[in-house]
Amino acid sequence: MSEALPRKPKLEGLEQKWAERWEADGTYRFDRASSREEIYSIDTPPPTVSGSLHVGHVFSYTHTDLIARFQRMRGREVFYPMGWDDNGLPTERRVQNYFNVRCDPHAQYEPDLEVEPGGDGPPRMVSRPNFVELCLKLTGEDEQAFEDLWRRAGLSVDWSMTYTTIGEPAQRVAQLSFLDELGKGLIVHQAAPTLWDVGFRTAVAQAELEDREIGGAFHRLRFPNPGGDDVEIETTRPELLAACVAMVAHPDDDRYRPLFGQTVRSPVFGAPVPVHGHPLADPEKGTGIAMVCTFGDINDVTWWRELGLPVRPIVAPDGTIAPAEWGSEPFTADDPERAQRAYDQIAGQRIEGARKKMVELLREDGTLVGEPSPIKHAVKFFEKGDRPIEIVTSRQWFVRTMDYRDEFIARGREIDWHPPYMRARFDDWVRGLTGNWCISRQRFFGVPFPVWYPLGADGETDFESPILAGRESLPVDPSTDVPPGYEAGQRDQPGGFTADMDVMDTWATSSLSPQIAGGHPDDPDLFARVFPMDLRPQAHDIIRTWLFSTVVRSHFDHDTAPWRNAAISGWILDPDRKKMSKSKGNVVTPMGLLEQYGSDAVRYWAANGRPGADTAFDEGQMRIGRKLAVKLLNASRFVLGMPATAGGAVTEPVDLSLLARLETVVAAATAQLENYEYTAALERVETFFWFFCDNYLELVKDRRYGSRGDGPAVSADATLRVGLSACQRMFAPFLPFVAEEVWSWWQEGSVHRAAWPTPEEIREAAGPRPGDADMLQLAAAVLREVRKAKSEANLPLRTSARSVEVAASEPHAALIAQVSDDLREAGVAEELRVVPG
RNA sequence: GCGCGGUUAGCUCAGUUGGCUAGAGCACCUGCCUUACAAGCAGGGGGUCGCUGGUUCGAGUCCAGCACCGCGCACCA
Repeated sequence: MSEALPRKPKLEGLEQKWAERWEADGTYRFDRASSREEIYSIDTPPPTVSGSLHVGHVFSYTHTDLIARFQRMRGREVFYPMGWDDNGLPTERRVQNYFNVRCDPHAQYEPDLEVEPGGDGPPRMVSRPNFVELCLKLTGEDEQAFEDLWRRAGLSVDWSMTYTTIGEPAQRVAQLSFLDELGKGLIVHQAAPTLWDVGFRTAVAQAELEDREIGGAFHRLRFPNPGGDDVEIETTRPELLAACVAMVAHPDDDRYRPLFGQTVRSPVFGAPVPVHGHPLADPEKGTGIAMVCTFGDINDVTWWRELGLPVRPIVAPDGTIAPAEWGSEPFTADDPERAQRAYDQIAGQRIEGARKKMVELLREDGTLVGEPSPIKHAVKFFEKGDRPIEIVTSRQWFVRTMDYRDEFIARGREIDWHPPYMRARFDDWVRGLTGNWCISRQRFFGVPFPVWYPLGADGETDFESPILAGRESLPVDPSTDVPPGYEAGQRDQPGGFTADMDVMDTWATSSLSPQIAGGHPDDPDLFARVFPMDLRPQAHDIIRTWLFSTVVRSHFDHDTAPWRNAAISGWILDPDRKKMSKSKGNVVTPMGLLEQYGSDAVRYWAANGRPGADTAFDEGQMRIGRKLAVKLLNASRFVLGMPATAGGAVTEPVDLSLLARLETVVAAATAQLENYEYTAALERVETFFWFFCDNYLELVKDRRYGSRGDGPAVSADATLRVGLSACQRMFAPFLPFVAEEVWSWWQEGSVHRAAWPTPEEIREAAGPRPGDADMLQLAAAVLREVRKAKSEANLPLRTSARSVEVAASEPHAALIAQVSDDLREAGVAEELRVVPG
């Protein structure tokens, strides 16, 4: 039975009431028995569980939910899981701060370790298993808070399918994919110059870099040339002078061409430095000739590789200047002792200190030309780091993306992008890749590589013959599991084995979210029904990371694009049009907004952000959304408050006119939602609904009360109910709580499982004689004029006018005449005449 | 430097293949306790559609150039 009609309906309490009911009834439960054609599958972004969700999350996740709810009402079985991205650096950093601990991978596991939050003093060192336990503990708490928020916001997720990126299934998928790609030669293990964050002491990927403007200075250095003129270069990084292995100028640069093939000396150290020509050198920059250091930036790597230069590394993984021994390769110098004395003064220092010292040494040496001139320049940072990126040679796992860029771009063209122009960002990124995708991180809370290495009799690690875990044993943790063919006691012993201690980058796991969510590889039946997925919703700032990497893995592992559609949401901006900052986002908590305005109202605001468009945070829109929700309550109560005239036929021309208009609204809103234009659809429905309330409803009110007998009353009532039903259903994706409430007053079952209205359905209610959509427009115009006259006379609208005369053209007059009784009653006129004119 | 998006009312934004007097909401002003809703309803004022030129019977819409804002990519000796 439907519920009793409340006397004074309210929004308060609807969220809790219906969230509980939906959970109890399994309203959003995914029915896996459905066929692939019936299923609509969503590759939900697993939010990073490292603190709290902010308003922007509610914004973009609502967009996805709008689509999910629409598709569900269209009859699709919606596969809509939630995932939590709990592995990775953000969690580690949060755990470090929250518990004041650091991970020592060589420490012993303490089974009953209790760590309290907070605590002053130096961080406590804990073993990797203990550290992971703390990560799991904290993310577990966060995940519960996130779920509560999502339920409150009305996401129609099937919570029984929730996954985490550190969970066992995710680890299995990630390790399996790794082994597959390794087997196909798509993943390689290489010692190579790698982007390196000295703060976190880990390799990072190109996709995780960002530019930041910082202060620096140009230093002009003179390189003595025993065989000719000295050479001057400009550099912002004089502390790398000891790592200088060459100089390069453009091959066509006449100023430097005579030097090619000569060897100059580095100042202070007196190291021989050959001069080369290379087209990457820009005659316009600095003095037109550059020093090549191993390694100052990506250009250095290119020159080093293409010119076959030696590596003279001086930056240690922790960002200090490493010790070096001059007089032995590759640290050669004319006077090794002098070089060593100079070097010892910078060794052990951090970059910044070494730079200062180096300038002093250069000044004493007389090879600093003029004074350093301060500049502001953009420098690459790891996006989560706080010191500039260094390039450090280390052994890492790489996915060979460089050789397949054209194929990725082709995959991108198989996807429908919403909005379409977002594909250009994907193309730009793929074309601009400069190196393979480094997926190994020297961190702890992540998916380990399922790899060990044999140790030679001398204890040396044999990286060339990795021992791989068997597929059936996955997931494995090589730091605790023993490789096939070995005993536990052989760990780290000569002739034994050692574990690969790295973990995968978080994107290496989340790039497999469709596979993880879809149950691959353990549940091939489910996977076949949901993959490739219908929709990937996500924000535009992670096109280069999450979107790109998912395309890569799907292409390599399944030879397909991972989804048919990618819906890219914009950002939330402050009212002053700046990107909403973390601090502000924390002041305005999502839960606070949901409580203050109601979830439907916040969703209404979110729905006004079109795909791809950055949207201002606007509480005014939430107030409007709330107003709309209240209106839906009241209008529903009014229409349903009168006894139903069961099976009544729509007979009055003006009623048919309303249905004619409704039919076009349904058709348009449906088409727009099918095309992911939810904002336009909402506006369409909303406009109709206000027209329905302010004009149609007012027009037929008296007739519905029976002013002209039963037949006309029945026609009005039937029309009101058809219109209300359609509006309630079309609002359901946007305002799920209030829509469900008003639906429950007179219908069986959830509105969210009700059929989306169709033009055919409306036409059927109208019967054999279609209405004229213009008629109601004209009637509304007349009504407006009457109201205006009364308003300008400062009269109450219910004041009775003696006579109203409407002048209209012939065809219009005929239409208006058919509404004249309703108009007379609604306009409160004793007489209404329509005259041609 | 290459590319993408934007510029319409005080604010936030619609405006489809070129076509009636350029729209909505908010804000503002005026009026109305009207039996669904005063957290409501009705009415009103408000725009040189960024600039310049072009195509056209007709341009917010199409073309060219420019300016400014935002973003992506690259460069950053």
